[in-house]
Amino acid sequence: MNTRTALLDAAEQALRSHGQNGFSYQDLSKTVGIRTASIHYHFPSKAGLIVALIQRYTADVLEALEDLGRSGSTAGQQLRDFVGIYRAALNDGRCLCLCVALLMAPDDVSADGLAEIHRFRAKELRWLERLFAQAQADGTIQNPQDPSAEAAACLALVEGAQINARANHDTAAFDTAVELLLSRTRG
Amino acid sequence: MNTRTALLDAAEQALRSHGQNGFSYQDLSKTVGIRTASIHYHFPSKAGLIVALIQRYTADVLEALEDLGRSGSTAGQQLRDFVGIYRAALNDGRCLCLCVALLMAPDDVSADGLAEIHRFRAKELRWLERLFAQAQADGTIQNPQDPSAEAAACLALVEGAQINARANHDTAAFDTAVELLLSRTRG
DNA sequence: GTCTATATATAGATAGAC
DNA sequence: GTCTATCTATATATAGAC
Repeated sequence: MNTRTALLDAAEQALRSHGQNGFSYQDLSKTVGIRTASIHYHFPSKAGLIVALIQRYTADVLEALEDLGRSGSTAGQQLRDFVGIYRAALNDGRCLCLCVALLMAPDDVSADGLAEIHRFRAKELRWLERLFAQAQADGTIQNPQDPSAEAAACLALVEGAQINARANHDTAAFDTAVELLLSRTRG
Repeated sequence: MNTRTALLDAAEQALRSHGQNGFSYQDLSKTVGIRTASIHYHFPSKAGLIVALIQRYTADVLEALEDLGRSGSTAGQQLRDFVGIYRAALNDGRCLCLCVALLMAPDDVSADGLAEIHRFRAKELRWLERLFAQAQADGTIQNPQDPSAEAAACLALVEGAQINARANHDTAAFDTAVELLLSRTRG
């Protein structure tokens, strides 16, 4: 196992659980098994580590969404899959989406990091808009409204649902919050 | 002006902007104009300060909701007012609801503080359930579903909308996210 | 690449003078 | 109630040996 990858994995888990200011090189040191000075060899600054983390995470999520878009599934099925991605990210109510976790303290994120996050969220919104436009055509989401309003509401809902779930360390709170949205899907 | 109140005000603003770990007694010292040792006279520990903050904040919000409930307004109007409270709390896209800001790092909140937050959120959900039950009777919210599912979705949505707004330091992002919900209100 | 040792900054908190 | 002075812990980060 690559040390750099192990560090990124440990940092991602810690950041999504405790926020950017909620973990230190000391914590990573214990998890990965090397001294803090050695971590600085791989990632000279914590800000740089976090930018690397954002790049890896957003690339993975965007690839998953592109795969979904190419799957040929109905809009309703893609919406269920999209919600499922955010549900799985919860990790039994302990974690948030990396970008949401970072946006809890936006002033502590480097300018580079923030720019990456904004690019990611803009792409995510465009993906959702395309989804709700498809829904107007295939009819697999009940009572479809303006795609851009639907997309913004959908993203805010799943992010709020994550916060609710982690507040109780309970995935069920997530399910309750998205129940209404999912009940609109047909086929 | 009471020093204790000035400290609470400064701490609330700082916490809602930067999170629990994003402000220090040093910061409060600069804002209020007394030394950090003097702050410890009013609030011996930071954890105690935060519990006091939660108590003041949740009491204020719950009182506002009770006033709304007694106002005799339609369910649609009360929902618009409810969303308006979360919108006003944004403070031009710089702040979150205190409890949401704290739930970003739940492990750093004292057991007392967490208990207060959970009590508050449970009451808020009950208030919303009552609202959506009223909507089924007075018909001022379109297409009403199960009140408890509506309540959970509504709370998650406004909280997610706050995060979206602060990500861009822009209240418009909040408005976009809640547009669909508000468009369901009639009269 | 990883280590020990260390530098530097800042955090929350306490003692005791005024 | 507020101050100066200080304690202790922890943070990010660097220098230089191995």
